[in-house]
Amino acid sequence: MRSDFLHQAPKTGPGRPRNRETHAAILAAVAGLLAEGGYPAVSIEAVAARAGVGKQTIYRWWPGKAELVLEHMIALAATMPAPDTGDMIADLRIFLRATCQAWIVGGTGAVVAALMAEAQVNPAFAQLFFQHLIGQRRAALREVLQRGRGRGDLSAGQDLDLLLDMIYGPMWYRLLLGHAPLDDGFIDQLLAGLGLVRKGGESANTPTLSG
Amino acid sequence: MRSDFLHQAPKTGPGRPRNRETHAAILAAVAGLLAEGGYPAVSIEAVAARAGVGKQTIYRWWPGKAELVLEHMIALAATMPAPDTGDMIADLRIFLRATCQAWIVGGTGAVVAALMAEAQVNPAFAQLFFQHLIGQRRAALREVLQRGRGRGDLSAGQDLDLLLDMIYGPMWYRLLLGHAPLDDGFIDQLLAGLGLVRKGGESANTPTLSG
Amino acid sequence: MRSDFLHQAPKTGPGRPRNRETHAAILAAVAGLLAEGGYPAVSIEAVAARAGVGKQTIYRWWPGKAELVLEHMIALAATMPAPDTGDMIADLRIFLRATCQAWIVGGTGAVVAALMAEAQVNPAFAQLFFQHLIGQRRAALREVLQRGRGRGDLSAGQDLDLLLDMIYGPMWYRLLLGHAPLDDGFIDQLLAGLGLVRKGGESANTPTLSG
Amino acid sequence: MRSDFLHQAPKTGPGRPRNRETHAAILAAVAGLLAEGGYPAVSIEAVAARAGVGKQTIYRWWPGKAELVLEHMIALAATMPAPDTGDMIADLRIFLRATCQAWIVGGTGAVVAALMAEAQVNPAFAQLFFQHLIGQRRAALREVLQRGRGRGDLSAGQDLDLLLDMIYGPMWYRLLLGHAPLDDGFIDQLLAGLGLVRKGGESANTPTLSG
DNA sequence: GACTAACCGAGACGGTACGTCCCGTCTTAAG
DNA sequence: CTTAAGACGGGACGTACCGTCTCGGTTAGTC
Repeated sequence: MRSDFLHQAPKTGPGRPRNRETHAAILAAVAGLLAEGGYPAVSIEAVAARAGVGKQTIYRWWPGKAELVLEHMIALAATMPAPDTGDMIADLRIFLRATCQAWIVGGTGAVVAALMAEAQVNPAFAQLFFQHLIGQRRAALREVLQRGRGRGDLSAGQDLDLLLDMIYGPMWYRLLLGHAPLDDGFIDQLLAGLGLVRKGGESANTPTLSG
Repeated sequence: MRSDFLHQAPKTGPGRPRNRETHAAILAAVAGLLAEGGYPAVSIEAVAARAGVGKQTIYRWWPGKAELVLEHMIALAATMPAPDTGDMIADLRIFLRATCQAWIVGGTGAVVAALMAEAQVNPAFAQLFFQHLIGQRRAALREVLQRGRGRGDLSAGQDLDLLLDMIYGPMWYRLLLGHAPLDDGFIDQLLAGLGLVRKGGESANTPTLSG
Repeated sequence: MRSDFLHQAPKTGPGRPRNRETHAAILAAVAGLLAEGGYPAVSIEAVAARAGVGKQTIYRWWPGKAELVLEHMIALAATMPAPDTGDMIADLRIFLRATCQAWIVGGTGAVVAALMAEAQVNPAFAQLFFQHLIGQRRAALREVLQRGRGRGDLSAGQDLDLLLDMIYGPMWYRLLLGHAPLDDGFIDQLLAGLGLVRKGGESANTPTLSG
Repeated sequence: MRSDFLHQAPKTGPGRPRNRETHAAILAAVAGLLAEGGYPAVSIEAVAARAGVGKQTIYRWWPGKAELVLEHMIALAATMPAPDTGDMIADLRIFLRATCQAWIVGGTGAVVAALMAEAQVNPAFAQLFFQHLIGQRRAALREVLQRGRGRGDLSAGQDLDLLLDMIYGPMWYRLLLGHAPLDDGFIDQLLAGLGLVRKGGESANTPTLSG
């Protein structure tokens, strides 16, 4: 019944049907609070007050504030386009640069980091977070890689899941630590370090044993 | 005055000197609470009660519960040995496997993840966390790499900071997500993916462009 | 339309007629909840859930939970017989002992006390409570007294309303305080204290000025 | 530790001592809310807000709002003087008239009625209510009667507890029902009905068997 | 040896948010 | 048009911790 972003059947039986406007008002309040004070500014009480809604109405549909924010982030993530230029390397550049842009410029980085934190402590939420947000991003990136493999841009034996970890891993690491930039140069260095460079190109930074 | 793990001068003037046993009791209480209920079980009130200590005594020395836990983790991390076998690849394997062991088997993974979360939201703490815990681990790993570079196991032009990100990144990513194991095989795959294999070895999973 | 125990006209117009079984189910639910947890256990939501009825159905016929409980108590009170032995003192004894029995043994005392409380705060309910429950009991007792006066057991000038207060007052007082028993002996003492003893009897406890 | 009106020792051990002003502010807030909206206007949240106090501070010292109001009423009741004119009948008149005055004119009647209600439902509170408020009033009235008995105004065999019930009972009954006035005339009728009239006086309303 | 300063336990305090209960109103589909 | 179901805005509950603030009572150094 709960967790609206699971697209559960919109109810069919008797009883007053769910008010879609209320639902929208709640998510709008979440968006506003995130914009103003980030994740820590989001509290069920603040959302209820800002949305002009009873707290119970929120608890009826979401288990807690993490899921509330998650639904908002899922909606945002769904707007990110998946590039398909015919060139895997180019697609990767576009895709990953857009991700970093959203994190740093769009300000979503701090929010997903906070959700990641919540997931460490709340197993039920971790399930939803990984499945619906992380999983969605991984699937999108995997599609780019898979398309590349189909065109022969990637060796057939390549373990895609490992590769996903080796791409997203350093990106998340920099997001969380903030010790180094998440800019276009970083993406290029990252891809180069993984050997993902255009045919015939040079990858000076590729780590190799000497000689 | 604050943040005991910064090794501030132990004070000389008049007045009752600091009680070292009290300090130890507080950290012991933190350890106990972490063991029983993880990071969320740690609260200043719970620590004070368990240590038989006034809350003010805690606030006198630490800004909050995150720093309290951080000091405990720093003490743990300090016990991890830095291998030096003369073979960089072997050293890396030993070092990284030990790290994963501590996270997964030792149960510290969830705690550092929670600290990482706290750092997202608390800039003052982030400073300490990155400098004293993350920084210490990065320095240790960098030393292994640097030693390798000195012996010619690594090309001179290699950007060590980038390499650190590309090693620690995927490890942290798996720690936080828990979607795939952090075992010995993963470490080998990771190093292979970065081209960090013994001279003459095969790295079947290295991503390369076809042909 | 409201307050079913007011015997309002049972409706004649078009539309689905009122369901008598629903009405009974609601009162049965009230009775069950009273038995299990007393007055505080009765809530509109609990009654609706237990009766398998919509809350609106309850609100359509009763203004609130107090009236709901009141109707239940009225039904109970209606079963109490009015004695008529030909001897006023005997009638009083029978009547008042039965009242105390219902309160203490029957467990209705706590409920009427709670209704009395509700009446202090809710004037609309007070009106109904006094008229239909208190009033009914007063009328029954007054009839006993009046019959006695008709037979000459009571002086013609006696103020019956005052007498009612002086009989019911101490009884309610003991019910509410619970500091002393509401047993047969108390009834005898009470009547004796009011001079209501059989002709020629002794009333040792009658308070009189000395001499 | 709790229930301040029990005059518990004001704490001796270590720790910040209780703030008397806070205590006074809370009771003042209770008084204000009672004056403005009666017992139903008193809620822990409202008291805390009006007194500028945390809710926990209230719960630290009182179990709930009933005890809070009780303490206020005890303070009020303590101000009622006990008459001692040398004439028991006169004393009774003064005492009981003052009681009714406080109830009706002073507006305390509704409050004590509400407390009586709470006591029906909350045994722990009932204990306190009966002991500290009801008990105090009964003791005061008993003293008047006892003094009278000492002077011979009352027969030695009179059961004082019964007499207290027969005086307070009708008064409370009228307070709670509100069906008849609680005025000076009522007090006179009541005392007359109990045979408590001045030597040589007439008590027309004394119920007696005819003849 | 008295003074002084800081430490320490205990715990009161104002405050924020939690998650729950129930209120009385409303809005639907089914009968 | 009634009914069961149940969503909704709202108010209050009692709890958990937060970080600050007194207290009384140590426990050193310095004068």
